[in-house]
Amino acid sequence: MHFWLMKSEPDVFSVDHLAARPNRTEPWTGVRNYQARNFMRDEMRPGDLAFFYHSSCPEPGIAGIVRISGRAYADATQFDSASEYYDPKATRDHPRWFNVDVTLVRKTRLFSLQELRSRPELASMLVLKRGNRLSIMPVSQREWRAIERLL
DNA sequence: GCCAACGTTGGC
DNA sequence: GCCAACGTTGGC
Repeated sequence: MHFWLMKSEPDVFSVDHLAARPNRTEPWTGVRNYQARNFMRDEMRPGDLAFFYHSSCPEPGIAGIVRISGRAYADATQFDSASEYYDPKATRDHPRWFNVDVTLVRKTRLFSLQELRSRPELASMLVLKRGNRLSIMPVSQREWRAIERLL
């Protein structure tokens, strides 16, 4: 069992969008960074939990908890020439990008980036690292529990 | 809108 | 394989 943090711009896809989906489940498509892809493809397992993090918005921070509901599979948007995530170098035989499905466990209060920074016990979090641009990153069990206690 | 950070691309 | 140029992320 591993813990994660997954970023999404709420203008594009928010925790409320996820709450409105059938079965509160959605494929996490559009990741186009190899390190983030590798986390999904190689390390995420059904049952893992992740914080749903709102980024590039007035109040960045954790807005919900999701469960990884299936193993990674080829991201369909890479094959769709009409999609902004289209990748002409990807083929059905050799897909380049993968996604998992995520299911909303619950919305949380907004646990802001500012508050994350203010907690000494959370100082180790990757999301707080200067220059970090990963959209998917691991969270330690210790960090996870510390945040859950404060939600 | 700015800009630091850093991943990707492509010429060589 | 190097590395400069370029593009993107994301907080502010």
